[in-house]
Amino acid sequence: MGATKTDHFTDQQNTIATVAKALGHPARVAIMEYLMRIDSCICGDIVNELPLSQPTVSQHLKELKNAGLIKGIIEGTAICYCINEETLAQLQSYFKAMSDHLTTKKRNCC
Amino acid sequence: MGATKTDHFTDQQNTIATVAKALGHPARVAIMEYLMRIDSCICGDIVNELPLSQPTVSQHLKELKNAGLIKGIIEGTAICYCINEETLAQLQSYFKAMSDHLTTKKRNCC
DNA sequence: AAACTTTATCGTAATATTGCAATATAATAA
DNA sequence: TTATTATATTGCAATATTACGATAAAGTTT
Repeated sequence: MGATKTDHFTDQQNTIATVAKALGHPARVAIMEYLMRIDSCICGDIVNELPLSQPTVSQHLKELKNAGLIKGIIEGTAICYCINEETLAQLQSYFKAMSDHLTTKKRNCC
Repeated sequence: MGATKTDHFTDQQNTIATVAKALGHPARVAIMEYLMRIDSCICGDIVNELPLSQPTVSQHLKELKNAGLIKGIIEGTAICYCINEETLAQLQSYFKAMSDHLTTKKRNCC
């Protein structure tokens, strides 16, 4: 096998999994942090920030984009990347709901 | 290749990536949601909850455990699984910090 | 003890991911 | 037009993931 059985799960479960998966690589976490750190979107030097080759970085950017975590707008020769706040907010609220639920309800073991 | 270059990134970046990766599969998201829904840890029927075979579920549980997202305690014949609140709280605060930063700072494009 | 229950591990096949060199594409500059 | 610059795509090798049947391990029950 090797193919994920997405059709057996809910849309939300698949969405969360897709976004989480995109963040499941340190290079992509580093890209997100870099985009957050520079408070401008005029990028184009992401490759220099990472210890990876240009094709590899390009591929990681593509995955973040496919997951909806970043946006990319062509700006002359360069491409202007920035974080998609909506997706991040969605992820944040998902984990907040989970975290809140856990601290509220008192479980009887562990 | 195929091996992730974890040594080039910070510990935090690797940690977040590891936890996110563990949540990067709908079955594992479903497991987390199920553990959250039943407010008890007396589990043992996780396999019946998922459309996957017992060995596959066992493997997914192992990955969640390795990532520190769940805890498992032997309870007679069955095993009692429950969410590791600490890890989830950590993840939640990471995304909250990111989300907060984004809404505070106003970027000049996108 | 033997049978049963529950979960883990092994082995294996199918598929996905990671990484990069080489090359292509596209826009700008000379 | 011909460079130059910036990013994407292709192709490929190495490795990881996903899934499950078969089997093992460990406790419980009869």
